[in-house]
Amino acid sequence: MVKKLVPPQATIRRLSIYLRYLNGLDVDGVKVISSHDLARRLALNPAQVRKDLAYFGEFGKRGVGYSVKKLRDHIVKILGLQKMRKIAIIGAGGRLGTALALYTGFERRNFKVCALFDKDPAIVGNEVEGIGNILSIGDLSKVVKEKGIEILILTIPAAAIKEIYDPVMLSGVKAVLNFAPFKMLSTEEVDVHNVDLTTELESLSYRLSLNESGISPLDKAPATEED
Amino acid sequence: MVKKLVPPQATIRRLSIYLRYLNGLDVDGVKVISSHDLARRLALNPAQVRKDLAYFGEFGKRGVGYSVKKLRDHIVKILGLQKMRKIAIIGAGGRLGTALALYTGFERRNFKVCALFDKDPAIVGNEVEGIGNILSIGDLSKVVKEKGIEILILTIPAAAIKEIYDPVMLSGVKAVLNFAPFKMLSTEEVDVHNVDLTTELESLSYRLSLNESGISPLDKAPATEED
DNA sequence: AAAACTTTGTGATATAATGCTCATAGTTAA
DNA sequence: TTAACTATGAGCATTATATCACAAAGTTTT
Repeated sequence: MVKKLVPPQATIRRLSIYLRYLNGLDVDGVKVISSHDLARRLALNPAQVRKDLAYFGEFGKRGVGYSVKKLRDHIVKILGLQKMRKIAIIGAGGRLGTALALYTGFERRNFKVCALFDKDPAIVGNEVEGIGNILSIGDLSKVVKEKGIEILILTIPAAAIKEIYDPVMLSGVKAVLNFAPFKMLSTEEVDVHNVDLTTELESLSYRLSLNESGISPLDKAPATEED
Repeated sequence: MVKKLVPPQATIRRLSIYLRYLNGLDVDGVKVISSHDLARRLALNPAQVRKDLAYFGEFGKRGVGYSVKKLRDHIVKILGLQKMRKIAIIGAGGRLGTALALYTGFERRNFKVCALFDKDPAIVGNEVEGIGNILSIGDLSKVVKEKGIEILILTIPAAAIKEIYDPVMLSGVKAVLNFAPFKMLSTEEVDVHNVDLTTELESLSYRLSLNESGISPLDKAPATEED
């Protein structure tokens, strides 16, 4: 217990996956799970599961495994999910923005959509059930401060970036989840994470065309699943 | 020019990003770009850009850089985007499904939404403008074959997985883009890629709480910790 | 046409992530 | 209470990915 280096980003993402699976186990009344079972279910290596967890402490019991409830609570703490995170959506008038604004799954994980913004004056002022009126980008900075919003979700079209970029980066928000089709860079102040639907489809396309040319994209054994 | 190993998945994803940026450059009338400029714009290392491209051939000209048009065309070929890919959406009645069904950006990149499915009998038969009626999951396999659909996008709620899994995996489709909040595993026949919105938010949350505890997520300093 | 630049492509090197192995701690059964 | 199991945690090996650094190729300047 001396070193404990910075965990890889991949570890953090897996923790989130573990967490969801543990929640399911808890609902099903499962009390304890081993790294082996967890790994098998998620198509990972058991050693990797243990290593992921060991970055943050010793949560397991030798000869037994991990307590589902305890491990879940630890991961909640590690990911900072015990505290509710307020988010706002920019581009709330668009289809993706609307879908995310009305998605109920976030609250279950302790994220709350507190405000909606759009640059289109035609829809500013429209009420969205359960959240409030769509606000103008001009009020972004003010509202972020007033409401204590920590995360912005961007669902704007590519063309809108020019006028949105500065207001977003200067809004006082700490993190941005960007769905817009351009890469936004993180700065000292704002941690940007880009999710690009087109890129996801295009990687699939690459693998499809590999197959077409007769080369398997999966050079490793396929992930098998039973249960 | 002897070895040419399998390019990492990360390279493929970056190619997609390069492609979009190159399209923008072309529209702006830029003829040539160097790895250095490309890298700077996308916050990457120039050597990485060159290596990414070198996996697939020698596209650059020393002392000059890369021809924007030529490089773009090469990447289109590498990613298999010259051929139109037909996709279908399962869970078309949900908000995310609807948003994706009506999203016009896919066609611009040569993906076409050709069919919509939902398990809810109440909405099966409803017409969606520009695509057609919402179909029953029971017809999935038939329609996939008839229309030559290659990719399925899953936007179903977690609870629906039990009844959707087998029909999807046996539909004859080659790839799945799964937005549902559970991890689906790839098989020999079906290449699954999972995109998990909650995981994205939770990684951001982790980094927010790192900041709160005074440690920068960008630091490389070891984080010693006990419990 | 030679010298001074520029930029690619790649071998060598560094860093990071994953997987293997086993001593150790804990449990269960006799 | 001892022996046979089980599963963690951690050191080490391996693999994968990213970066450095430079020779080779091409361009521009003098």
